[in-house]
Amino acid sequence: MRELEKVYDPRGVEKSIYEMWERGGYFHAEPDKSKKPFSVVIPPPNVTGQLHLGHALDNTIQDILTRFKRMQGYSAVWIPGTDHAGIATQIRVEEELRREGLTRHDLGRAEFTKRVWEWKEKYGGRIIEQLKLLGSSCDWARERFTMDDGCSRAVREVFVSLYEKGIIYKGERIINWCPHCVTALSDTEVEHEDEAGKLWHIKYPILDGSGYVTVATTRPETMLGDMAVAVNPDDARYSWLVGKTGLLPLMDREIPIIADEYVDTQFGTGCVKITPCHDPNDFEVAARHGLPQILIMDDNARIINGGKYDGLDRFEARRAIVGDLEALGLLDKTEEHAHSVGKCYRCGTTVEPIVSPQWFVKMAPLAGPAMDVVRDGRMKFVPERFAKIYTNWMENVRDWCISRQLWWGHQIPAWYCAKCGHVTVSREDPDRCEKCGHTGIERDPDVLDTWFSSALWPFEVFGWPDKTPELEYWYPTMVVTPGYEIIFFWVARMIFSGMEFMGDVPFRAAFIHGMVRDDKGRKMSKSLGNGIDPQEIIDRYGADALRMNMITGVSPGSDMRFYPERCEAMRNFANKIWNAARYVLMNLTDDPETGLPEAPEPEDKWILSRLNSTAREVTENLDRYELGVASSKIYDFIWDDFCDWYIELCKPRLNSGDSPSARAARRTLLYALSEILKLLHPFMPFITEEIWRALPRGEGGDAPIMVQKFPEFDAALHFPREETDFGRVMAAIRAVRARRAEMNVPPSKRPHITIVSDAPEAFEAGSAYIARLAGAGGVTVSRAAPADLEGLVSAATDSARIYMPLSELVDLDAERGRITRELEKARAELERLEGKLRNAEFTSKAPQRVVDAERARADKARALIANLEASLSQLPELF
RNA sequence: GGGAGCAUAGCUCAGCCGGGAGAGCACAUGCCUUACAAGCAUGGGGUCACAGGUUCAAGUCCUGUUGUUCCCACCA
Repeated sequence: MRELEKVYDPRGVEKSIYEMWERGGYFHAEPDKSKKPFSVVIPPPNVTGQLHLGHALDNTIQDILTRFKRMQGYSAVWIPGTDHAGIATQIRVEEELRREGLTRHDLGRAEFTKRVWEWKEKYGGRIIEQLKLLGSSCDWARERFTMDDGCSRAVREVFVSLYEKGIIYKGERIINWCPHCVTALSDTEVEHEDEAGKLWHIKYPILDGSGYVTVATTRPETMLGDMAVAVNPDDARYSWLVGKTGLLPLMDREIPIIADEYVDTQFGTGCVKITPCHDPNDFEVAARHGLPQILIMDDNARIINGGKYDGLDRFEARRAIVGDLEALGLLDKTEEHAHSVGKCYRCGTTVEPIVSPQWFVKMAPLAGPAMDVVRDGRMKFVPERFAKIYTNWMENVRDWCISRQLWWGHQIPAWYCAKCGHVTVSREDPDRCEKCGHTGIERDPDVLDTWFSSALWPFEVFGWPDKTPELEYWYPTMVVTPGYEIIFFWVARMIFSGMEFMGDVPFRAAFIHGMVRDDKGRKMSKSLGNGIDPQEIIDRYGADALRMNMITGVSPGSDMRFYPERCEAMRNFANKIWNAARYVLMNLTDDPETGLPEAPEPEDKWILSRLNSTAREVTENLDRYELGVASSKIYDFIWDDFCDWYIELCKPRLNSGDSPSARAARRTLLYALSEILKLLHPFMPFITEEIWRALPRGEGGDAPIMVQKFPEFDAALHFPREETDFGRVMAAIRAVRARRAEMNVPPSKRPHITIVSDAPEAFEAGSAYIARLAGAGGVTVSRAAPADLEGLVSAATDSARIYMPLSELVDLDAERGRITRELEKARAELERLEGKLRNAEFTSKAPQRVVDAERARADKARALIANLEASLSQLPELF
């Protein structure tokens, strides 16, 4: 047992506790057939990442669940790790090179990737260290990296296997191209933003001189690659045009005028320019009509094959072309037009649809099983509504473009034969073409989408493709906890990968959380400069306060605003518990008794019973992923029931020396405190551990609180009678306090209180602390009202009338008014209840439990009315 | 063009399976009561967006309206 400081200071404490946990190996778990398995895999943060509040939320949730299950006796493992984050990391290192006046091409691929690895070794552990500040109980011995040897082997196996099944293929298709990152992107990596753009109406002359065909476009520069003009076959306005030839201005290229269903007669002019290489729809139309393709932009979105415009940036070309068309009188008109523009999710550059040879994952065969498991409940989304979002996406998903023109990542295991052109895709690096045996083969330079390896995370971290004990024991994982913004990037892809390679879901539940916004509801971002560093919050308020703040009063799946001040409330809560513990400790004897009290007083039973039901409710809430509800219940129980009521009730008893009552109080205090700490531990691990260390050793021995048994409901500790009685006592105390406050009775004035009740036992049992908590000089409990009422002031509850000699402070009319108002309120309440109870439909149809509750409530109201009426009729006698 | 969320006290938000409107902060009043002023006690403050419907009973379920936020989408 140690003395505790008066104010809890999380600094210092948190570090040493975390070290103690790590040193003791308490985070580590092994497959253990004698226990139930619990597993969760971290959404791997980018190695380039800095901890932000989104991580804080995410990891707090995982830590709460893991600690909860660990305390319940599961073999609970939380697998940590980081993601190699292809584009983000490569950009970071390239920036570093630029400062040295170099580009990655100066270094060459091998040297460059070596540089990135060095960078990763140096800075990649930063976010891991930050996760520890939060208290994350990850099994660090099992930490993984999406490009470590094991993950690389898993990625290779998956790629080759899907290639062999024909699910992975290479094709020349329209993809999203980021000219800044100089790579292809998948559909999920493109963010659409509405922009105020323009719709240019351009006249294309008809070759035979019969006039013009006017097309409308938002991207006039793409006309350089036009191969046709299309109209709808049912559009009578233009049927005369079909089959004619147009002359593409500026390029003087003859292009056919074709008919295709794709064209919407309502939009623009009803004539569409067809640019096969730079628009997904046009690409399809061109394919249907066998049109040739001309690529008019290079990797940097500069014009090629565009005559005099060659070398111009696409937006420079747009200006030039519009100007030239205008000069030629071919610009019919320009309209304002709001439309959505695709942006690269990494750099924000407008992406360009471009025809390019890339690798794809065929989604049709994978999507089916991935939707089934959600439909049939093998896997559930929490909150459920995300299932709809997921299914909707999965139903419409297009093939996944997985190749990236980067150097940092898993290089695609495909080799091209210089002689026969055959593609060798292999688990082992080949030295010759598998078809013709030619040794002149060259590896595909591209790497895989970062999300390709994260998709395998829930099984690759357990050693797949090997059949390891870990994989067998912990797969499927219990839950995964991402924000909704990565449902498509990550969750969806884990599900179809898990189904394809493990034949089972990767997790039983996807517990989706919302985004952490600033106090004005804005996204936190570097450009706005409104980001809040969790480390600062931890430093100022403590990790426990931050954790509590992240989950209390937040509904699952919805965004939250972050107010640093709110952490203050949670820091205050930490201090509250700290001081409660301090009080309990300072009242213990040198050789404290532990365990349940042998001869509990009614109030001991009351707090034990309340504790008991709180434990049950909290467990239920946690099992349903209602973390915010669970933490509120613990908060309320600790602050209101334990601190404001129970500790206060104990004070007079503890002052009574070594009486049996004092001994029972000490035991109950210590027992309840221990159980409270265990309940709270998953939420506030540091302070609970720190207090635990100061408590006398009980059954738990010297083990830290994090491996103690989580409290369970115990029928032997359920005391409804005591809960009722104490409800009455508390009501009486509150009534007296309210009267005193109302009349401004100074605390020094301690009037004698007379309590009149039909059930005096409860009040008699606790008259000492009623006196203390209500500020009474003495307490008399009786079944009958005092004989001489003169000079007394009254207060009423539903179980008692209370009299105090304070009449000099009150005026008669005001008193009459007050009682009358209370009476009216009570009568209205009774009337409502009686009406309800008279209603045969209610009494016959409502559940018995509800009817009984309403009857009890009516009885209470009647009793209160009787007490108030008595007070009112006694008024003349009182004064 | 589809889809989803949200609308509850001055502010920020809880409210699970329908059954007496809650918290934190802010505000007012009184208290340094030997655990805690980062505290204690007491109090004021709400047409639960609007309109219908289901039900014995609706903040809660259904429909519609309005406002708002977001997601998805290849109409140039």
